[in-house]
Amino acid sequence: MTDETADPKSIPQGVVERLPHYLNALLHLRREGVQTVSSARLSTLAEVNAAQIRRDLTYFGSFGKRGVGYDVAMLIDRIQRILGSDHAHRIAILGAGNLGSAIASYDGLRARGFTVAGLFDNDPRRIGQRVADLIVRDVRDLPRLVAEQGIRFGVIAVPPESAQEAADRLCEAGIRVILNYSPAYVSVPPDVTIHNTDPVRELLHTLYYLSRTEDVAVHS
Amino acid sequence: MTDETADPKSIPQGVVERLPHYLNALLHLRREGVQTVSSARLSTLAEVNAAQIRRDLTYFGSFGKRGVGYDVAMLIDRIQRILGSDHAHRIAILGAGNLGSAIASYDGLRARGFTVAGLFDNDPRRIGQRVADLIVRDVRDLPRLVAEQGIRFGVIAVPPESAQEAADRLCEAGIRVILNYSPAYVSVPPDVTIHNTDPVRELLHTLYYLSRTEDVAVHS
DNA sequence: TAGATTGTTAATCGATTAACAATC
DNA sequence: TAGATTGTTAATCGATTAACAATC
Repeated sequence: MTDETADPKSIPQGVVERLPHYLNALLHLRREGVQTVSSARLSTLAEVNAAQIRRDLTYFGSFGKRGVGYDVAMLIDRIQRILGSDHAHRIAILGAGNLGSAIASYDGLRARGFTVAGLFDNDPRRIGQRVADLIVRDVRDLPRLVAEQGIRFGVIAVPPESAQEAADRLCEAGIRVILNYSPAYVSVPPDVTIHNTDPVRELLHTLYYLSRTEDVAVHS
Repeated sequence: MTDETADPKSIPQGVVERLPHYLNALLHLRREGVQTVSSARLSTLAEVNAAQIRRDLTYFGSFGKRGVGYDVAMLIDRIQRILGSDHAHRIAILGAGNLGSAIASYDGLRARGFTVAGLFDNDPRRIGQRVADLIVRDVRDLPRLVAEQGIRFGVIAVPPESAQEAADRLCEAGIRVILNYSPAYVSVPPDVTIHNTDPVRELLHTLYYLSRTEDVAVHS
């Protein structure tokens, strides 16, 4: 029963980053009706070395049967528990533009244990509008909702020039973890965790490989 | 002049992943009017060890002045050249829903050397609609546009159930690199590079840290 | 029992960092 | 010259992988 109590400091970041990939692959397998999977099969789906998958899992316990493999449903359950996505986490999204709306209406959220507790904006033209099955709320209601529902998770999906203001609002409201989708630098108090994502940073990284591929194409 | 001709195989992936962060920080500094920056200063902005920044840059050449630091404008230029973002790369986006629209109307794209050559959809209700300064096109026009403009870069921003079809269309049209924003597994011919991103995978990763933080909060 | 596949060790590989001589 | 900061080496650290005994 000490499975999930491993010292977080001792878990390599790479492991934590790969777990969602395993989960993705396992959910896919379950939809296909697969009940048991070997690390080799999982390896091709998740594009991770089979030995590494087994190694990664041992950080949290031993979930497989030698000679048989892993029970898909059981492993899904374990990984979800490790990631904390087994019980619904309520999130607040700031910004009801295209990006915020895309995140709010994304089916995969619910499938992975997230609930959008509120989608907020400060533009009167957007407040009251319907996005997926949500009504856009006034950002001034944020503190109340966070307090009432004990929301700890916030997403910044506003234009870069408003990102710091959005972060301030989230922190004041009592949010514990912020995922920032804007490219702006924002600062938060030390007790708040912030992760920055930028959809285009990803493109730039990919671009590097593109330009190398092109070189090869030109020379061949 | 052999600066950017390093064997791509010899560049650690981590280096390529950090370059866009440096670029982000440098663009920020340039906006602030800063002309020279030390690796120490860059270190705090990009949240990367100063020694590592210097190390990373030496893979491509030596761009700094001892005792002085790096010229901001020059380093921006160098990194852009390394990443291949110094000349406009045209991209085609499949899917004009919220996610596709968010990407298409994202200012940061232009700032980093990307041009959205076309935003495509197969829904007649969306075709012809305006998104940012673009008109949504019929996906059947994709092959023609790709051929005419020599587009090599495609983005999948469609619902997961249509992702494979979108990938097939992009490959047939002659796209070389695909960035897949849907959570679906798609397969492509070996000569096409595909990168998978999923905005929620990022959330899951963050969630792991959240649940640890909560533990601490509970115990303290 | 024979075949399969895990859990785990030990070896390899690569990335990070501290330290400092070079040099602006 | 003195101070600062790079470029680069060498040491450390950590992650990946192959291999195989354990065992289903």
